[in-house]
Amino acid sequence: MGKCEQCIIRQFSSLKALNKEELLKMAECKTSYTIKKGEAIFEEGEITNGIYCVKEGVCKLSKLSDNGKDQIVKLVKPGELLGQRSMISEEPANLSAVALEDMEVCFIPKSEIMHFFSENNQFSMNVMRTICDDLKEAGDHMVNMAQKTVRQRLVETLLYLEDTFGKNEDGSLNIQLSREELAGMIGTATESCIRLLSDLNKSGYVTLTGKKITIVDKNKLKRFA
Amino acid sequence: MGKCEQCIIRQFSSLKALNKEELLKMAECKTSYTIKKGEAIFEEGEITNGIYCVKEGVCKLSKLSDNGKDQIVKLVKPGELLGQRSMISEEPANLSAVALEDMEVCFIPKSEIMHFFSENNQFSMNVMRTICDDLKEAGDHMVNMAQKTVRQRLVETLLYLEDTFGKNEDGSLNIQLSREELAGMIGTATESCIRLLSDLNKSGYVTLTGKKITIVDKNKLKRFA
DNA sequence: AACAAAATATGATATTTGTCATACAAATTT
DNA sequence: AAATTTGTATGACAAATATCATATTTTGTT
Repeated sequence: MGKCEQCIIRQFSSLKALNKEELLKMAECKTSYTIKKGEAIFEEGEITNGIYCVKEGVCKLSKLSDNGKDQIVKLVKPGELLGQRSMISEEPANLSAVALEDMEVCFIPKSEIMHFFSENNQFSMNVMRTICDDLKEAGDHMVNMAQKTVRQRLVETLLYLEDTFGKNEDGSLNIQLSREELAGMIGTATESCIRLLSDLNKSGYVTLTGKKITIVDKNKLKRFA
Repeated sequence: MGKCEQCIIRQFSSLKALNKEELLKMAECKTSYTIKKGEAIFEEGEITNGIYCVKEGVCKLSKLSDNGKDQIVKLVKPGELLGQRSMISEEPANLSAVALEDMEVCFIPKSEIMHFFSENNQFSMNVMRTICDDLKEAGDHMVNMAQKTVRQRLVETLLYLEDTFGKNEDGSLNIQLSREELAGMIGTATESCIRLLSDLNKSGYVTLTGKKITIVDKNKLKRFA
């Protein structure tokens, strides 16, 4: 069993407020999981009864819409917590969490977290602040979905992906998303996403090599959006 | 100065967790405001330094998009708190709050709320749960914006408005929204909104009398969406 | 009551986006 | 290596939506 005390990633999440004693207690009741790319950590409607701390790898949080398409609501990276929302609301998960890369996550049972809530005020405030940040993001995202064109959303998403997940040595986006997933992020049909990418390629804003996407000139692309 | 102890509306918000002593303290430092229809409680970018408790009247939370249109993110009704998000994140308001009806609100300074956070765990949990509910709503809303047609969103919004704010004796929607505001809720051009309403009218789903909108058959409309 | 201003309505048209069909490429399996 | 499946790309077309112009109605003001 890994020691939470020595886990670096913890420092980047709300869990950084926990003291030595609390970390020891957490190490005892946590469960570590390895998730392969494509596997789900939890699915929409599932009761999770705890939260996951992402130690390694990125996952998508998505929701299946009535029209059969999977809308990606958020990407979650190492250091972030998963499933806080439904745990606090005492509801089944509203979103599915599926690994985009091989992942390592730790599950911490609800009872433990609730105990921290009542004993450690700083921890509560950290969690609250994280959820507030998510809420702001969600609001902004919503406005973009409602008011911007698919092209604008595509461009902004590409810039976001480079900023957030960085690029490979060849300059291409580090994070591996299929065209379908990219379409699911920007809220459009897969074909439309492919077509617009193709346009951006022809206009010299991006380069497409296989499924790799490279932003040629970030600032030029930013101005375009 | 009104007594918070005797305020009924408080019972419907997170504030219901406060004890007698806390309520007396709050009554001393709160400020009551009357807001006329159309006036702002706060605007995007403003620093609020506290939260508002809505005692009477409904307001819209909206954000100005780059294209110059105002997207309505949420409607807030009596019993709800306003400005919690930015207060907790310690950021300027991300959204503007503008009264759709004459309102009565009470302002509670940040220092007071932060004190409740540290002393009253039930209150903290209530606030956290409210924000979590908002986050779920925002996610669902986002998926709808991204995946549903304008027509579907209009129909669902009309049903939501009737369910949430009720109807007048004549059966029309109680809440008074201009066509522009309704368009701002569903995320479309005002003309498109008017046109689709007109279609719904011609097809017998709704009746339009001046700016009043009446849903003829709720279930029929629901099936249509 | 008369006027001005704002909101609602509708037509014409352009643009955006989705859908279906099909081709091509890449990855995976046999 | 061949075959199958899956993902990417593109064309043709239809549908949805935005935009601009212009009535018409309603509301507020003098």
